[in-house]
Amino acid sequence: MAGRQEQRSEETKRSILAAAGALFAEKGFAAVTMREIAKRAGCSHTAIYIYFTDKEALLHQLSMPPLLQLQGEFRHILQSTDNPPEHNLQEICLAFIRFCLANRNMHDIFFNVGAVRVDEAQPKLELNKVRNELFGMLTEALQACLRIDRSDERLLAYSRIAYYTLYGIVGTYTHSAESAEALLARLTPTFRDAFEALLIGFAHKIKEEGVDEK
Amino acid sequence: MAGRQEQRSEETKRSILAAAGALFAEKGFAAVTMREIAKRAGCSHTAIYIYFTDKEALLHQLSMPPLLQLQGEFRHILQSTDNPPEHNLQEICLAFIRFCLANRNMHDIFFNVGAVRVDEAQPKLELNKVRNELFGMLTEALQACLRIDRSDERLLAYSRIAYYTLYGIVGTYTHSAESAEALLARLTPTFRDAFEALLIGFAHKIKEEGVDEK
Amino acid sequence: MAGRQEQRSEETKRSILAAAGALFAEKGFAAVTMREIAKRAGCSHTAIYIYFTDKEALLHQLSMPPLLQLQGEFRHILQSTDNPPEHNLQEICLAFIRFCLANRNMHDIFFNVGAVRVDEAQPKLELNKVRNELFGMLTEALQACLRIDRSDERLLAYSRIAYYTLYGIVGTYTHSAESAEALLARLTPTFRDAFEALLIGFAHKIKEEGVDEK
Amino acid sequence: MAGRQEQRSEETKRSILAAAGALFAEKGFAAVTMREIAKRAGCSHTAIYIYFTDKEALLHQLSMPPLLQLQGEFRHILQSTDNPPEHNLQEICLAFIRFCLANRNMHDIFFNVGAVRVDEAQPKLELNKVRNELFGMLTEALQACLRIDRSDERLLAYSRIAYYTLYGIVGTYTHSAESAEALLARLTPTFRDAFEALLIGFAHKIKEEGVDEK
DNA sequence: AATGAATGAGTGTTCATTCAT
DNA sequence: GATGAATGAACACTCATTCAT
Repeated sequence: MAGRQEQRSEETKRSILAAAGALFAEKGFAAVTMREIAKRAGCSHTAIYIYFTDKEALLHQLSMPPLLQLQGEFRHILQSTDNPPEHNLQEICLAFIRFCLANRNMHDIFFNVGAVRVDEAQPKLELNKVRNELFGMLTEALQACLRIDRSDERLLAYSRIAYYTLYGIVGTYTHSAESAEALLARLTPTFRDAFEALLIGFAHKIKEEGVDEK
Repeated sequence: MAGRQEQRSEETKRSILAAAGALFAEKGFAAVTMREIAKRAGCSHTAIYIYFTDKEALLHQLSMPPLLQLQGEFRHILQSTDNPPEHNLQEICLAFIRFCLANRNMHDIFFNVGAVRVDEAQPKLELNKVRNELFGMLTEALQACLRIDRSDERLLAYSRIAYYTLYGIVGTYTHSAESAEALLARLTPTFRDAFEALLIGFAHKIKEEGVDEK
Repeated sequence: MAGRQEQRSEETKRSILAAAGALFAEKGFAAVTMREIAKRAGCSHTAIYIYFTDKEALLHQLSMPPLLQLQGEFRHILQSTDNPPEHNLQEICLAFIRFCLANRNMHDIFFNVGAVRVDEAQPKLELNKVRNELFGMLTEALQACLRIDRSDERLLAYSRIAYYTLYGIVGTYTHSAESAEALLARLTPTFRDAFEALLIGFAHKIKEEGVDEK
Repeated sequence: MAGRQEQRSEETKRSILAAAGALFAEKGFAAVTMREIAKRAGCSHTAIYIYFTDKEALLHQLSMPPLLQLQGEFRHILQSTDNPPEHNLQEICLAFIRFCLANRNMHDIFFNVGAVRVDEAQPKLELNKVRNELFGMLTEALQACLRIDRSDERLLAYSRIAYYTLYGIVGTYTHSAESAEALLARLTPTFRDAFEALLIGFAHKIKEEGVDEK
């Protein structure tokens, strides 16, 4: 089975996706034209419509896999028991930042919900699901550090805060002209400082307040 | 003597600004067309050009005043000596959040510098100027809390971190369906926690590391 | 009579015409906007429509006077008996060139009949009348040199030839970036050569062929 | 095997060129809109952009080939040694006139350099190159008649004069309603007279003045 | 007489998309 | 399965012109 034609077809589809992904990341969704994608993919622009109904379809098909990959990275870090939990939290945060800066404007797709049409609920839901799962894993890593109960509402609040900081870092540098590498080389210490300070502050507040009495 | 014509003219201008503001907030600067603005403002698209030289002029007139107002609020808080510096920092951060959530997605205009073309320096410069001043005032408030030298490079790093958190908070809820009031009522404690934790963490790290020896 | 208002009105009309004339000459008819004319004339752009139905009406009212002035110059030269007829011919030709180069793009109006709408016969006729009269005066000057009968058909042919050369000179330099003065300073000897050579050639051919026997 | 589609494509391109050529000739380059061209060509205005990158590209493709053909004719005449040089000069001049009258108002494109924007150098340069080459060939033909040195500055002046006359003839009749054939039939003797007279005059002046002593 | 406000038609150009082949 | 040809809608922006005042 898997006839030769089928194979070639699959290949074309992949090259289109690859081209679109690279271009979206380089210039942002709106600034990329179908003809550009086709040229980079090595096919005619009409061929794209054989595999994808829409320019937006490309975007959708393109946004899930990276998110899932990031999820995999998170899982891998979480499962490691070689290091103290504080180290794992740092690694998760840095993985997230690294990932978003590498995939640049793909950031808009992950987070600017407004960019994706509101009227189509399904893809948004799927995105939100992964998003929430990522958030859940961040919470998990934080819980391992703070050693408070999963139901302690401070865990949610502190996770949110960590999330804000991540979102802020990524948002600040997503549109920067500097390369991901340059940014990371320059600012990684600051990013580490951020989460270290947060962790110290969270721990301090918990010690002071005592066990959640709720 | 206000002149009925003058009055009508002023009204038209205002309705154009209002329409543009609402649309920019809803869909982002680039995605809004002049004709759309005109339709919502109840005039022809050419009428816009009577009052504003450019689409970018609209953006500019729309984004500067609120930014300047925010700057005024910051200044007012900073000058107050009735409260401990930690309180002032919290107030500045909350003022910023409140403000951004009230002016909602104008957020894109303030922070997504990438939206404004890179090749035209002027409007970007002016926006950036105010942006930098706001950041400077945040740094000032932070310095008052941490009592470290203005040239201590940790001050810059920690200011950045605070900025990330602010940006992240605003970004997270900018596209939310909840009203500014509802969000603030629900999350203000978390926002306070965030900056309190950061401050504790920063202070702890400074005490531990000692005076900047650089 | 001649009420004060009437006077002011006349003045405004004149300033509009002056402004339009200057601008048409500087930039060409199409490249000039009504608002530009109004600004230079010191009135609102709507005021222009009080005196002139159209942008084209401006053009029409503007093109006759200079032509008539040129006609006056021609007449003056022709009436002079202080100089040999060859000198007068040269003067007429140079006056024509000087005039066209000074009024630059007004040239399009005089000669590019196609520029002026074909459907309005009247103004074209008027223009053509003056045009023909100018040509008649050129013929007269030539006749004085060649001393052939007015009905000798060679006179018509030779006049045409002189006209071609004039038209060619003017056309060649009308769109040049050089100023009228610079062009005249640089090329007047060549222009003189042209008409001198033509005159010599004409005279030679007439002597050779003898009196027109037709 | 020509491919029916290919054929149709070629046809569309030709019809666009034809329409553009006719319209440019009728109204001048600037006054013609892409939509007008499309309507006359029987296609959508966007189809033009499939075949031509620009409005200027149309102008260019339209004006170069005829100019090059004319250049070929000139070369052919110049190379002939069967006739006296005076005959060759006449032939060149008449070829030029015939050609311009046949290609009618394309005249504006060849000579009204000002019509093409000054800021874009490339197309102007190429046109000017051919233009200058044509002028060079005219000079060559004239040199053969006058037997003066190539560096004699009178050669340049007299070439210019011949060029003016050509330009004037073409300009005078370009907008005429008469057909090229009718005009040529009626006026060829006059045109010949013109260049004969010029040649006589030039030769006379050279004999009189002697060899260029500069 | 004169004006500021306002408009509709139009400019070249781009793009996602469709269709016949 | 894949393509070149073709299109309609849209873009920001300009202009001559009209109208209420």
